[in-house]
Amino acid sequence: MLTDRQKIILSAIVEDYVQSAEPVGSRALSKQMRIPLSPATIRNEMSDLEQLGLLDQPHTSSGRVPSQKGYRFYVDNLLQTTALDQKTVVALRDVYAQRIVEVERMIQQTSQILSELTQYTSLVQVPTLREGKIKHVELIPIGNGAAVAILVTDTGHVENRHVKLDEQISADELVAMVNLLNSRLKDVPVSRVKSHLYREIAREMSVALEHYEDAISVLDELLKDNGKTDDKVFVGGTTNMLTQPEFRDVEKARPVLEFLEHGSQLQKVLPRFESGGMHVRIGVENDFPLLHDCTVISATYSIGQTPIGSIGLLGPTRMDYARVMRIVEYVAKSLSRAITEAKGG
Amino acid sequence: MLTDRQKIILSAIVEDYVQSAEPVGSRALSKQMRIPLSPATIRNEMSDLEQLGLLDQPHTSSGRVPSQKGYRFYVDNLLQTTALDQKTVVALRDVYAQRIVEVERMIQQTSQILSELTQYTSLVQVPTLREGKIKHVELIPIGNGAAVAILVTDTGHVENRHVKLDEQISADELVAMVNLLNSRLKDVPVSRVKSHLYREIAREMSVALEHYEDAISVLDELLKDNGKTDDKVFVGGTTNMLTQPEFRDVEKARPVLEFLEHGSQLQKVLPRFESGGMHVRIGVENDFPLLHDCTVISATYSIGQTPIGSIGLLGPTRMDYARVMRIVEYVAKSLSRAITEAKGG
DNA sequence: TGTTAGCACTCGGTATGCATGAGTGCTAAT
DNA sequence: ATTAGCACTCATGCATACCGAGTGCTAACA
Repeated sequence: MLTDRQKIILSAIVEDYVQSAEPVGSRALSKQMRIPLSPATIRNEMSDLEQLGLLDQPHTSSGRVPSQKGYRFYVDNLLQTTALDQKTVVALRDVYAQRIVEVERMIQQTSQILSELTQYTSLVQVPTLREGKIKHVELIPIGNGAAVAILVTDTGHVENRHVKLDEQISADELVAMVNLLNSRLKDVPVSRVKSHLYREIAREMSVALEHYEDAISVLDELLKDNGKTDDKVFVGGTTNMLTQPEFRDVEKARPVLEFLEHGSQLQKVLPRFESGGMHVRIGVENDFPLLHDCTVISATYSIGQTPIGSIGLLGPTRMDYARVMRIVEYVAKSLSRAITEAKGG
Repeated sequence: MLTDRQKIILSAIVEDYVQSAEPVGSRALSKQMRIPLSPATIRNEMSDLEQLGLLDQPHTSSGRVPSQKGYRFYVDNLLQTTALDQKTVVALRDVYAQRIVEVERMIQQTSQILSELTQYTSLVQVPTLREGKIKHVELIPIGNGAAVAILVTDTGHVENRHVKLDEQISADELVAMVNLLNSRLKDVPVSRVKSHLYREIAREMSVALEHYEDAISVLDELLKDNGKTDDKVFVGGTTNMLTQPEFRDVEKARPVLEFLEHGSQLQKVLPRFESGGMHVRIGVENDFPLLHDCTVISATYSIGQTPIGSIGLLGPTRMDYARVMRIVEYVAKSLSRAITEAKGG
């Protein structure tokens, strides 16, 4: 365990370094600090903190820098939450005041405001379809043997997919099929559609329709890879990354930006939302080696009491933890409230 | 007018510089060139070319670099189109072989393959809704006085919008309204919907429906800003920008990347597709001062004979014009063919 | 007259040496 | 336990010198 004085010093170093991005030395610290100590004393303490692995020294005779372990300790034990500045609160209130109905739009706005407020890169997971209940199914032929299949959930999500349509299927059969689908699928949670009802519907179809095989293949296509979309993640403010001194060098920044642009693995950057609550992943705590110099701060948002997604911020490990955690938490709460109001708990 | 020798020299300088990104000197040129000339002679010619404004000299006693005017001359007069390498042709054939039905998906793939092939940033305009004909209109209540309005065009585009629904509108009225809309709007080009049919439908509604005012407001909302989506541009390979030596410096790269990320003005980067054909905008020829060190090479693609959108590539003015123009042209042609086949001329 | 060899000159880039200053660790005094 | 003092380290900035790639110019040459 650390002495109180060590804690104060560690806090001071973290907070100073987060601001300046420069190694902090004993002299500067001794002036700035609430408990006045001579530089020499502070040096001794810093030396101890370094041996504990909480500080790093870029080179002999330079100031100290928090190690990842140091940040971890700071976050776990030293952090004191500051009040949100009024400007931030107002900005957020404005965003969620405008009663948006479309969830995607709300998510997108959230992503934008998060990165704007913090000047980091925001990650906002689009809520999965799984919990939505099917409200309507539609199948619209657009000629050339193609059709658009549309799926609407009670969360207002619209999923559309193009399917091939065998020419032999008549318009009547199509209508019958759509009716069947609607009557059987209405209010069924998307997650259950496939496993639970699939065979049942298929059987009914085989009875009711002549070209049921084609019909089934359509259904198949429609439901196939819903998994593809249900982990979509909105990214905002990727270029904010370039304002951070640690990414001043293009060769440092490029891999991370490429990773963000490619986006296929972004879901895995955020912790699974099922766990709920806030998460802070510092440096090597991230699964991707690419992000071993980055921190991800995330929180889950919910409809009512059930968590449905995560929002998060990505930045260098040298991050303004107090402020960002506060904001992420607050935004998650605001988003939850807005979604809950819009969609009902 | 330039002498033949000057042309050869200018060509050689452009082609060398495009590859190496280093100012090219007389010695290197004299070795590499097809017509063997001594460095001294070349120096004289280069001096002349500089006075003509076709070459720049970064500083006294460094090699020459093509000026923007030099690139322009090269593109207009000296460019000799090389055959596409087999790898490129194969890659493209593979992309368009897979008979994609969704236009958006096709566009997105095009954007990706373009940036992959060229290592520049690709811009692909999504074809406007305007030319599509309405195939189906649907209005699906999702509870809480909200509904999802869906619009399907014969190009397979699905537009969905959330609308508020006055509680007073009954289910029957809703059905009546949707039927009315469908019968009146079917096969009408989206561009005409608003101007031509709006009032007419409104009048019919006022007769047929009790709460026609609410109905109209719904219709209003649905059609409101279709303009919002019809100029969407897909961007691919933004991080490729960072591989270019001219953007090695973050402070150079950031403004451009921010511009690309923000994206609200991307439509204006590409020339209006109505003009058809290929366009090359070099440096200051671009409207945005931000892009005054960049070149945009673009071509239009069509359904049948009518152009419907543009594709383009963005890179530094030091660009491999021959290769890129060839690729853009070829991709535009391939995309046109694919879309035409999928949607019919 | 067009071409080329030769030469002086320019200038960016790299290496070197040196002074500066911020910062440390250690020791001895308080 | 704290701190003043001191020797030491190392990044940074600066002046200097040097090298090499490249030029412009002039004079010689075909």
